[in-house]
Amino acid sequence: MISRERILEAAARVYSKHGFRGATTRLIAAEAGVNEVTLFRTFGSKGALLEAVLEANDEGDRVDPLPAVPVHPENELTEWVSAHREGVRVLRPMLIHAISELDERPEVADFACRGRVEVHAQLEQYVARLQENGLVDREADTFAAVTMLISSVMGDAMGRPMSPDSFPPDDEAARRYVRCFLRALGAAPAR
Amino acid sequence: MISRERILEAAARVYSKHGFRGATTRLIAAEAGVNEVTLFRTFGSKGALLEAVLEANDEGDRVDPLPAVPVHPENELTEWVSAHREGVRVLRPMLIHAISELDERPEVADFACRGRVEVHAQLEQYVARLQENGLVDREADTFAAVTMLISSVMGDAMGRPMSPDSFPPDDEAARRYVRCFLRALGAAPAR
DNA sequence: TGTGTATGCAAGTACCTACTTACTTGCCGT
DNA sequence: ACGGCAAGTAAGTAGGTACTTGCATACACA
Repeated sequence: MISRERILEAAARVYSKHGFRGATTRLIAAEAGVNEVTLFRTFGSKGALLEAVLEANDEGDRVDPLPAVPVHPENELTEWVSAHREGVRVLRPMLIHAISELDERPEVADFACRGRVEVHAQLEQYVARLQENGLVDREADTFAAVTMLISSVMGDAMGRPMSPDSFPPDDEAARRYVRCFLRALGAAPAR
Repeated sequence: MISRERILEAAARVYSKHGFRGATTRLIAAEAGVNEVTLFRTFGSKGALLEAVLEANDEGDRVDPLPAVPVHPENELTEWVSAHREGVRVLRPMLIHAISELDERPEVADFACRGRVEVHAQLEQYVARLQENGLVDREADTFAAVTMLISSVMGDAMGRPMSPDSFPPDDEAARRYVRCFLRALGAAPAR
């Protein structure tokens, strides 16, 4: 039963490179070093295999949540943003193909969306806690700011490989996004 | 020679829906109401046709530039952001497929990147003008802020169809992004 | 009236696709 | 030594793909 794992990993690689249509069963079997027939015996069909792949990679974006009680927002957010950006970065090829195939394979919608809405919710709650502690300007548009920070994280992870000059240097980006974010919130500077 | 246009438009629609592999010459010919052979006689090959499609849609993102001398930044930026978001929105399906096929069809890289870098440059110059006029806080990280606003515009156009709840209402989004952006810059409120 | 030029139509080529069937091989526990 | 089971092998099915060829048709212009 070791074949199952090898096929799943190979299929993930091939799917990430070529998308569903391009990920032929022959390619996957060859990449796994396994006979093509084994693939069908194990998963039944190409569609079922790819569903299994997405499910196996679904939990790949888990990241330490933001602290329940904010102590040093800039540092806490910077670490959290870095981690999520890295998470999106490794899922990027699979995400891109999943999104581009949404029309033809609606069963991947979940995989494509869940990441964003979960992350958005986490950040929103954290900002609410900041707000309770009086660390956020009353006039600030927290929802829009949260949306912008999430879009920045996703946009960085997705767009940097294509046009690196549109982004701050890789090692500074997270902190600089967070600082802009906190300024937009009118957050008091760290103590 | 009217066929050429009809084929180009049909190919754009089919490619937007199904991507390169899914955009079969039969589908395109049928959508154009044209014989499949005409397609090959006119463009030579499927690859050449799709290149022509991307070239034809390359200039689709042109938008009125930001004013040379800023008068009312919030309004000017809001209008500009709205226009660009709309531009990305109509190109979205084609962009997504182009990006997902970058590995296999590197000739689309240009189409996939140009939009972002041009828009980024436009906004950067405008912010520089704001800065010259003393409308921006000296400590502000203008580059990161620009990156974030662009990411927000792209992220909105690309992500809203998938998870609408992660974004402000459609008719408010542009202005709210811009306000956060200006706050991040420490820009003086509009006169 | 004739002549090019764009298009349609029917058929065919060579190849790739997911998936199946029937049979063989090799290993593992008893 | 033997039975069971995962895996390999070879071959085939039915259909789709880009692309070609040969021929018929219709309209445009001279």
